[in-house]
Amino acid sequence: MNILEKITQSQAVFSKSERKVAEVILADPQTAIHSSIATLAKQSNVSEPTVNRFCRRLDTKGFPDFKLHLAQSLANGTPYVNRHVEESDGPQEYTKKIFESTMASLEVARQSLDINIINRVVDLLTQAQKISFFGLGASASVAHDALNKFFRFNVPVIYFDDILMQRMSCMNSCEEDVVVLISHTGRTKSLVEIAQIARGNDATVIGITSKDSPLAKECSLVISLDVPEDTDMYMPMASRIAQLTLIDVLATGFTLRRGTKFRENLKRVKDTLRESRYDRKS
Amino acid sequence: MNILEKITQSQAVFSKSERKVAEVILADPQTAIHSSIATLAKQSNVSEPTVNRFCRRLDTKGFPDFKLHLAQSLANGTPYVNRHVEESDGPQEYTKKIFESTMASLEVARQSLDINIINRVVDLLTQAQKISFFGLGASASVAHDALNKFFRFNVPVIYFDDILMQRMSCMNSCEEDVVVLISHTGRTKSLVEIAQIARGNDATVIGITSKDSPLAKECSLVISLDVPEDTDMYMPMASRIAQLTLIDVLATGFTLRRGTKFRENLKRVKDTLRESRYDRKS
DNA sequence: CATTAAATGTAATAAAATTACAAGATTACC
DNA sequence: GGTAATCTTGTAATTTTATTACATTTAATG
Repeated sequence: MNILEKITQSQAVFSKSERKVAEVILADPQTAIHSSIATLAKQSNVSEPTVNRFCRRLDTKGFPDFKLHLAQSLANGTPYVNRHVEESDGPQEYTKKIFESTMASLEVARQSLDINIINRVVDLLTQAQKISFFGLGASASVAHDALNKFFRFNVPVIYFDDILMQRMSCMNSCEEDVVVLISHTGRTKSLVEIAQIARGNDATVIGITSKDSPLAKECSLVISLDVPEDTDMYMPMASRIAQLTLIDVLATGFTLRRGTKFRENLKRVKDTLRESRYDRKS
Repeated sequence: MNILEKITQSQAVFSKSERKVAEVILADPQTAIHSSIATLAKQSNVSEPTVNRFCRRLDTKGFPDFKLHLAQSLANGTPYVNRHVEESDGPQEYTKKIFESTMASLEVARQSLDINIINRVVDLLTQAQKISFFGLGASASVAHDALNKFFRFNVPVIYFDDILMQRMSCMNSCEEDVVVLISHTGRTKSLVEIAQIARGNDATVIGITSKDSPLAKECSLVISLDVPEDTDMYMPMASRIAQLTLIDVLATGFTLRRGTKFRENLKRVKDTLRESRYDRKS
């Protein structure tokens, strides 16, 4: 438990002098961790052993140990928290907040992932004869990105952001095909229909969407990503980043499964790109 | 900065004995923070002053101060460190690693951002008559995403992933237009050419790319994103996520600048989408 | 008001960290 | 290849810091 909170809550069990110590520490914990027991005793108008006893009462081994705990509490002070952008925020603030809540969301998303399902999806992808990535709106760019990744693997991979093309593509799918459908809400009508069409053709349908959604119900396998709602602005933010990171995970699993030789192939793809670039030195 | 990472990165400046100390500490930092300087010296087969010198080399005031820093680093749980995926990693490991290094990269990227430039870019975007987002390869999906965001703002916004369309579009640009070019390396030839064309037509060219790259040199304004190299796999991963988060920042800045009334408009856009979705309850 | 227990402080002691200095290793230069 | 200069490391002394043991004070209860 955070020792700062513990100090606050332990006021009752403290003696008079100990309370004085607590007061001084709570007033400026940052300074406290850099003080010696003597300094702190003087500031609290208390003897050194009293400070030591104060530390022991908090179940620490002594003063140095107490400082360690305190330091850790202070460090825990600013973990990545999902803080919302406010009307009055300047660029400094909103930039910080957006980056931090993105990181916080990634952390939440990571913990919500089911590793077994990921493993099975990787399995299915490696065995697929053809892989399709479909999404609409904000999820379209995620599908687009997935195309980019899997295209490098030299597997037949398809991406459309046009509903009709998506439908037609699914109508032509077969048992060996894998269709990956991306939707944060899982309530986009046309995507749900596409899932039905693909399944009707015996294709494996994988959903990257939220649990228990209409889309999830139509899929063979669902990777559910719990991401804190993007309530700030009226547009998807963190959910998209989590989806992309998941794509990275799948792509990585894919290459690992395929083995070393396959990765050399990847390097060749990258080298080919070099011709379209300016040299590093220039 | 996280002192654990600092130890890792400082290997070069350490002396032989100091490296021994580093090794022992990195092997089990949790134990280290509870050890005295004597214990640690013995474990490292080194004298006590050497341990002390080790601490000072890391810019701490001495051993106790060093322990404080170490404790703080450890307090952040397992801080997000850029760890590489290994051949032998199972799904559990590589998933964790990818998420964590993505978060670590975001942290690094955030710190490398120049807030003033962001502010100016937001300025330019709000004043633009037409905004274009262009990128190729992995950055194409980032541009695609930007389209998605800015499209909701009811501003003329353009996106192409076709080189020729990009060129033509730039040829028709004028002074009031803003062209945003996205490229991690900044060495993609055709993008550099596009920058030149747009500038030739007096458009404002904003680069989201790496510092001092050929592309950066052709831009009116550059948002440089320092992201640790994506060395793991031969494909862009973290750089892309950082770019997307930056897009979020710009979009947020944009809406904040436009004020409350504008945001109501955004809500209407979102509401319109509802018709294409299944109800929450169903 | 006396007795006891708890709280606090003083002074001694022990532990830990730092400093000063010297010996040894390494590097650079002739 | 040898020598001076510099850097590295260790030993021992010193200082700082924390803890313990014990004495004194304070408060509480019958």
